[in-house]
Amino acid sequence: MDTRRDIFQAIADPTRRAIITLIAIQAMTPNAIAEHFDTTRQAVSKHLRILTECELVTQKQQGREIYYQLEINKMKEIDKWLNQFRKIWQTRFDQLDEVLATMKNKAK
Amino acid sequence: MDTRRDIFQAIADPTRRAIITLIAIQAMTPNAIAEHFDTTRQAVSKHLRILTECELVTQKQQGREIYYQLEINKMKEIDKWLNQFRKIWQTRFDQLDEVLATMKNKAK
DNA sequence: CCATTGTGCAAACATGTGGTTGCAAATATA
DNA sequence: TATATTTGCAACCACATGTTTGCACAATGG
Repeated sequence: MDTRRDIFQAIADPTRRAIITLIAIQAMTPNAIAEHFDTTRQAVSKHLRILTECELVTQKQQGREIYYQLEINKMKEIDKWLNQFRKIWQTRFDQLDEVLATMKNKAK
Repeated sequence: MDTRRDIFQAIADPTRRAIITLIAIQAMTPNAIAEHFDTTRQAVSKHLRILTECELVTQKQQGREIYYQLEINKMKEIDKWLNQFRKIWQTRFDQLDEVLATMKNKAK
């Protein structure tokens, strides 16, 4: 429980990914979020804690309600990690282009 | 162990992410991979099994050696999942642009 | 043929994870 | 003030996870 949180571990759970998608559009309270799932409010609350710990989600108190909001910029970290592979699949695509071009030339 | 594998769960483990990065450049044998980490070959082997189960990695037998290779196309699934959020952070950026434009006009 | 090398698989273990139940604190409402 | 609502936190539980150790099997080399 006291483990240092990590964004990749946070999105590993399908329920948490669903929560992320849900509150991406608009901030929601734990109760409202829990209504969308087949678990208890406390379970959702735990997920929100994990998401908050790795700063994927922020809270906004409004009276006795707490609205949870997706920190969209944090999602870019995943995108950033993907960049190294994006370079590779781009290169492979270029290589394929080259192969196709060579084949075309040979066909002439 | 017989759990249905999921790409998001696969990349949740930091060692597995490191393995992915390592073999992204070129295919490697389990022994060669294990040399890069502070664990046993068997632990790496288990990680490779998980990565194979969710089709992030493929094997290529060569004599008694088995080369593990990253299935780069599978990585695009993460990219695809990110797309929904990319739209949002693009929109927010556009909205910011609009705000800035309005401020500029008012300054005139 | 026999020893070595590269590998996967199974068992055992400590720890992490997601879930539930129960309770306490704070805010809103009568 | 008394009650209801919204929420977080702690304890507990079954199960998943990552690691190690030990073993089996196939391919290579003497």
